Amino acid sequence: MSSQSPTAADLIANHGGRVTRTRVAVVDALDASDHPLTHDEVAANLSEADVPHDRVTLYRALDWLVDKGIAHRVAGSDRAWRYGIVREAPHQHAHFHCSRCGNVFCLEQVQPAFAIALPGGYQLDRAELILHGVCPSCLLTVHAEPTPPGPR
Amino acid sequence: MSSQSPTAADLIANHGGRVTRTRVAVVDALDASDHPLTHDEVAANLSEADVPHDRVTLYRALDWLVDKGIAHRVAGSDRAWRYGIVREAPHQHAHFHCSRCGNVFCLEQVQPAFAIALPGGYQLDRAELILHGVCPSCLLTVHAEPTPPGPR
DNA sequence: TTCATAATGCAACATTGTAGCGTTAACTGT
DNA sequence: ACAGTTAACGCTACAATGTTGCATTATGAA
Ligand SMILES: [Mn+2]
Ligand SMILES: [Mn+2]
Ligand SMILES: [Zn+2]
Ligand SMILES: [Zn+2]
Repeated sequence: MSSQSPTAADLIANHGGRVTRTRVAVVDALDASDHPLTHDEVAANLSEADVPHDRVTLYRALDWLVDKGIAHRVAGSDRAWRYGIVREAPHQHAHFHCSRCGNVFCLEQVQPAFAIALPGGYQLDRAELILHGVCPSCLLTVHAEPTPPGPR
Repeated sequence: MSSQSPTAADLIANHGGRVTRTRVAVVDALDASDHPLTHDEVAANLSEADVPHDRVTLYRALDWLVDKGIAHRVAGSDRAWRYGIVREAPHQHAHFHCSRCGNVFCLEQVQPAFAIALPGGYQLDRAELILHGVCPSCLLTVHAEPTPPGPR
């Protein structure tokens, strides 16, 4: 779907995977979204595009994409993972959780690259920074509607 | 159980709640632990102390404690909440997730108080900093046992 | 002691995700 | 173009974590 960036099929094939209906549709769905989607949101997306799919297959497709580094996974505060296309080499940035619409946004500008003074004895692998608040689009409607689209 | 700090019963009563068997036992369990516990771990703790309890009541007791600010809740990467006693006024510090034993530790020394440059349009309420790695006690046994106690 | 109701205990249900396993279809090699 | 291999699918069952409804209990107050 993207112009000069590799197609979904190429992305999948280049990682040694078989190009299947569900995988292609998932990559396209994640790529078209400006924020990471839950399994359920991806499923709804596929249904809307009339792509037949199975719940479990969808879980496995998402897992595979994450495993290959094509997508990344962010924990939501509603204990549902969000999946997003990896747009920068090493996916390392903060995430913003909107408490109003429940959406998660990648803040590629905000990198948790500060020196962390660990108490000692701890071996640090990775830092995860999650910002909670209200997203721009919710701020615009915060005075109008009481509970816009999303869950929670 | 603590000496000069308020007893569990007092803590509960002072927040306008009824002092019940389960609530007292939960507060004691959380207070005795050096790290936040899952619902399941608290349940095991109560069982060990021969405190009869119900699964749902336990969930409700934990929710109530969080609501009153007596306990705080940390999201685990295994999508099970961890509950810990609030030991400092406003609970605001980083948490360490051990990828080996699965335990979560409160790092009261590490406060995410850096100025975050948000992309604009976002309204920040709260920053959550989660550090992933191996905890001190796991580091000691990392060469001996393959998979010590905890889950995941 | 009595009373109002907060809190409990139980059963049923919801959500998110996994495991097993027979079947299908995507690629490979000819 | 065809056949064979096997990755991936699709289905059913199951697991883990948490929630909802409602009748019953027992806490704290009068
Ligand atoms: Mn991201
Ligand atoms: Mn903490
Ligand atoms: Zn929002
Ligand atoms: Zn550990």
